[in-house]
Amino acid sequence: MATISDVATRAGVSTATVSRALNGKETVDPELAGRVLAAAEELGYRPNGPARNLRKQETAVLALIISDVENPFFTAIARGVEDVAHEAGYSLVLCNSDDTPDKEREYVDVALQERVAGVLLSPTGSTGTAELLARHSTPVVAVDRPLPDRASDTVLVDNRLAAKHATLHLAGQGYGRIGCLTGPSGVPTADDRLAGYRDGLRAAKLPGSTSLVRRSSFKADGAQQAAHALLRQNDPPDALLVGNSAMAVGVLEALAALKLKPGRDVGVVAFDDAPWTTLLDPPLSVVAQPAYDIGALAARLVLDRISGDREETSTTTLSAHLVVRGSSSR
Amino acid sequence: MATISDVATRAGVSTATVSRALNGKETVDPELAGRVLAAAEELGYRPNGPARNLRKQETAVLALIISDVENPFFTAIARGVEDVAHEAGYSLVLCNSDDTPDKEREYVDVALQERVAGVLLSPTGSTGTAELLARHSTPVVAVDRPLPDRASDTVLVDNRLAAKHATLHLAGQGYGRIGCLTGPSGVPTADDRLAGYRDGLRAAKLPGSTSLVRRSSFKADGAQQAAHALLRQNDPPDALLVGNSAMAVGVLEALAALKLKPGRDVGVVAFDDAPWTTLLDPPLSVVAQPAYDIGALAARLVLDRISGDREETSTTTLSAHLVVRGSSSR
DNA sequence: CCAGCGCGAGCAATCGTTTTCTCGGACGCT
DNA sequence: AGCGTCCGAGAAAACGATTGCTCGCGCTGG
Repeated sequence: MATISDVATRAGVSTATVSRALNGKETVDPELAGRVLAAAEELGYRPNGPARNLRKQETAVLALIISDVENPFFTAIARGVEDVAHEAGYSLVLCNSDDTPDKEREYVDVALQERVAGVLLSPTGSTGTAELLARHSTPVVAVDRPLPDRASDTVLVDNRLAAKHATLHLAGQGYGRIGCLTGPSGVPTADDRLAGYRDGLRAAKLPGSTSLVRRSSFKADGAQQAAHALLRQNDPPDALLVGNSAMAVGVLEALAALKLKPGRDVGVVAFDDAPWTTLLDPPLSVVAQPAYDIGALAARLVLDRISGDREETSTTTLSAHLVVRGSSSR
Repeated sequence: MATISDVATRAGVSTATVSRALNGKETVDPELAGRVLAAAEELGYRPNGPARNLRKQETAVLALIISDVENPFFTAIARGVEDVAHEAGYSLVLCNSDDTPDKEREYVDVALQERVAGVLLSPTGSTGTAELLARHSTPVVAVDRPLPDRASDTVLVDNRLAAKHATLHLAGQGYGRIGCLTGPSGVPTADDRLAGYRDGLRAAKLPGSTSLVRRSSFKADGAQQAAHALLRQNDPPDALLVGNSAMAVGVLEALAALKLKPGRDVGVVAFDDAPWTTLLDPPLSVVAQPAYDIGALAARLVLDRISGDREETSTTTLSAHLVVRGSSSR
């Protein structure tokens, strides 16, 4: 593959001039620049990225470490990040941590090795990785969940408030025993949604009970089992606040299996809007999160920090909004 | 950030020895190796990726260029690729081409610049990019769609056959005017599905008609309009073969708006299985594609080619299978 | 007319690794 | 004991770009 000195030879100039010409520096004679451009074109020259990165001590690459791209919420974030990154001439490397600290740690390690310009991280909650990044002074933005020590820019959704609103809404619709199905303990989003749910119960003057709360993975099958158990117990809930859209699938399957109809028999509100929620009968009420915007904003933050524009760390909390549909009213 | 010579100094050896020790070469005294490891640990040393890549003239990075990660089919592919890549110690850079030749071209350019080890490409169909990659002899695997000149490894789904089966199935259920909603002309998957549909009509001895076929983008809203038009015309179809799951959402919305019930009034089969299809009433019949496997296989192919294990180009066609549910029987 | 200045281009250093080559020492064999 | 061999470690040369510094040339102003 052609190198810069091949181009230099062919254009009859030095490599320094080739470099300057191709990088659009003003200090090069237009005629020479023309020769250089032509030579580069003829040879199909592409500058060697690693060499350039080594010399410039910087790369135009961001790392995005999320739990799973197959989760539509994270997919939308990824898309938002990628759009902004690409716009700014950056590339994006994708990492699925599966919410395991080990994989997260591993990916942070390669990000560090490759000297990526910045990291967008949806942290598992393990403390080591944040410290690792700080030690190498790589810009980080926490996405969807805060870093344990809170020492970074952060883009969050107000899960707690949204969960409270959703719970109040269910209460307002006349559901008196509202249950909650959320994600694993320790995952901040899961805990926040649970806390918001409790806020809502309190505000609605409804009694809470641990028997109305279940945790499972943020997946369909775990949620299905949990919902099944919840609904078959004595004094079952008459409404459910569900942690995300994958879990909603499981919950709705459980309801169907028990011949319970959403809305009429059991009120349902789930986190995450999805295109298919309107197709159901009744359509599913949801808490819509601005996932794409989260990604886009996070990318902008990390780019700003890379260019050194900002100093103090910021925390931005975007709000989710409740979309009321048929599954939460009788 | 600590460099290899910092480690060398601290361990009291040369950089060559540090390099050998850290890369697990046999020819280094265990005692020295121990000192090196300790020094590296104490300094929090991470080898400089760009420098190493420059010297070794290779990177452990794959590029995945697809039309859109927000499309669940491609999301699953991405996940398959990432899992296999990560397993092999490779990173993945994600590129959304939006099916535009310009963006595709642009991403191929950065892939070339960064000297990625291999490219996984779901081609838009423009001829320039394949040639570009060939010229720089970067391994490529075409995913989901063939490259125009067919000169690369390719992993496909037998869309045509699957579409034929689906059409025959609808015919067998007694639908006599089967329509087809597929993607833009020129996109091979869209064209193949249309061809398979025609095969199916022929095999079922049903008359075809251009008035039964519509094309739209592979998105929900385009499909909704197309479906609406199709169903409001004279002699509307009594069944529809739909190009992917996003389009299915649009189609089902159109049906609902027209008060037509899937299955009973209009038979529906859509490409792409999705977790929510079973929640509908009636549940949606689909053609399930092994998306994750496509990605995983493609990644393995490109890794093999990188390591030089294989010579001749191969084309693998995976088969999709029809999942019959309520929306295609009355 | 000459000194000085500015501008444009080339020389060469540099980024941090890996790897080839070389060299010295130790060991074994005769 | 002397010579050859082998092994392990260091010196130094890459890899391919960017960039500070220098140098030559032409022009301008004193």
